[in-house]
Amino acid sequence: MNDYHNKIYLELSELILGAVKSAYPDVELKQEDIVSALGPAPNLKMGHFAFPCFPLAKVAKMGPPQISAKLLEAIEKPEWVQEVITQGPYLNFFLTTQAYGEKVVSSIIKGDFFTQKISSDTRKTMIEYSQPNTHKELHVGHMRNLCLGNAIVRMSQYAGVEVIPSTYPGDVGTHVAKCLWYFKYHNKEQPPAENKGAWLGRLYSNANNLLEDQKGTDKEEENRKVLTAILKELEEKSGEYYELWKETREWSIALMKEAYAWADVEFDRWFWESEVDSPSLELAKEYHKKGFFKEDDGAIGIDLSEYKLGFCILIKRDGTGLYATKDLLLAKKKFEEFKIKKNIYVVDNRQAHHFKQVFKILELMGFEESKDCFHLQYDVVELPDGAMSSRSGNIIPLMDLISQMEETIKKNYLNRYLEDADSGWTQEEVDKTATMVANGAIKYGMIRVDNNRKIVFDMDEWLKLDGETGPYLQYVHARICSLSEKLNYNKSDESDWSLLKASQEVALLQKLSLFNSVVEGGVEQLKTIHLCAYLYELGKLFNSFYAECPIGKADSKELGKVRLDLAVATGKVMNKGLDILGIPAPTKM
RNA sequence: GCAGCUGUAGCUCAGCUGGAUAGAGUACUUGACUACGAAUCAAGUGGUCGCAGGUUCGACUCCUGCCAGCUGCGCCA
Repeated sequence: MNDYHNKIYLELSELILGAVKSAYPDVELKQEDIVSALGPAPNLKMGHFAFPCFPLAKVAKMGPPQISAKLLEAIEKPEWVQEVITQGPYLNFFLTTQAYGEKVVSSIIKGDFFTQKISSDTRKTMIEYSQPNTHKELHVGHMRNLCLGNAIVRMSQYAGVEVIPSTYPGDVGTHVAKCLWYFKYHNKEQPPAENKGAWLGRLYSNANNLLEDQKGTDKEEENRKVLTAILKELEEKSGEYYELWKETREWSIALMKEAYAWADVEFDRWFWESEVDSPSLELAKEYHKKGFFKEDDGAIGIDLSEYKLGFCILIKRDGTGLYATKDLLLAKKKFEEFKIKKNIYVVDNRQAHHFKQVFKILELMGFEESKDCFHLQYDVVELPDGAMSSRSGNIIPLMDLISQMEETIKKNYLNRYLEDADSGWTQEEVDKTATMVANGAIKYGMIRVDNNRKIVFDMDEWLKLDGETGPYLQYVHARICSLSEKLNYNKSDESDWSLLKASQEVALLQKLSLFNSVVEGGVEQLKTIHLCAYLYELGKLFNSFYAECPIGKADSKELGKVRLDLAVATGKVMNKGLDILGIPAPTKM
């Protein structure tokens, strides 16, 4: 408990614990419970932090307002607490700005604020995210998974969790055969010199449309035969189509790597579907021999109806495996290859049933790790006119969104710096900054809404960059960077924090103190929205402070100095917060 | 039919394990740049929290039943 990441909560809980012990000697209350009950008061007039007395009511056999009054009498107020009051059932604390300065701001500026251990559960965890298919095009729908997974990985790492990020691209299956079929028999274009992956993805879409058109005609039977032949060659790993697969697969992988570079993500392990395909079938056969599975209507699988999960097929009538078959082997591989204790899958919510089945089968197969497997689900991204589908081609390619956003940012904001010779901006800087801002806008947009809420993607809306957006946060960061540069900030040991008195200053101090607590909650719940909201509120408080409290032209030099400290600390928290959400923080924009 | 998710201001969304007067953004109406960066700030208008019951000192939050939308549910991935 002594190394708890929120020093203010830690010390307040000690105070309260002391008061409880003296007022109610018979009541047993743990310090951890006090810490988790503590929270910010609704507004700063009512208090900075509040302790609700409801949980004590039952054991103390008194009404919560009486309890808070009695605790107030018993509490020994130290110097760093300005005032303690009761508000009905709540015990509210006001802190001195001196206390915030010493316990929070200087710790942020020194940096040890960010090296606290935050998560209580730091066991080795694999987080699998991004499962794109080769031979299909990447679009904005894939970005939700990528941005969410990346943010969860970074947040967890910051919190002290040992994380192994992994990805699982689908490089085999009928979609590949369809794409190659079209490539061989119907495509008349030469593959472009660049962006072959996106071009290949469009072929897949064409293939689907053509196959759809030829359904019911005499071509249908012929097409099916060819597709089967292609799949067979791929399975046997030889022949013309296998060679074509090897070549075109690389084009798609190049596209994936481009997207990953853009998102600034790295994976410790790439699991390929082609790598688990045939071993997974062997695994299923092995367990079938043991009598673990049963045959039904020619297929082999397992009856999970006693768990209300239906029947899960693992070997089809034609002897091949399915998605679930592969996921069983993949999980086994993860457990054995990496000795992981927790296993998180970031996959959209349409797979919820699938993962319930897979986890249950793993449990029945005797893998204890199954209880620490978790499907982190999220709802999909749709277009205003319906679901995105790379099958039909109704998509917005990732690169289109990026380039449109960068253009808009340059046109509306950055290009004006080029016209002003005094600004010192170069074209190269403008381009680089536009990339960072567009990146921030897209990522923040993808992770600011709750996981299980659908996102309807409207390009025009996304191009508007007012209000609660990534660029708002980046702007705060950039503002602080230029402020500290212009005022020649250098950290000093002596600061008279008590000079900070304005409500905007107190609000900012209080908010800063809560950063690690917010991250803790996010990692526990595997959600990004709270940190997003926190950073936005922090930004708003800073901008308000900035507008109301002069720094360079403060009433006294001393006041200006502590205000600059406060600004710099805010910049550091913003920088770290953006970093663990995977959002770049430009120093000017 | 069964299961899961969603329903809060005109629109997009918060509201943490039930707790202090339902909050933001956007849109709309005002005001603030010869200024440490206006991608900003300050203020205002706007809500029977899908409906109906129940549990509780207290329900947007928990339970039950409806209504609406979305997504799954044996040989796709």
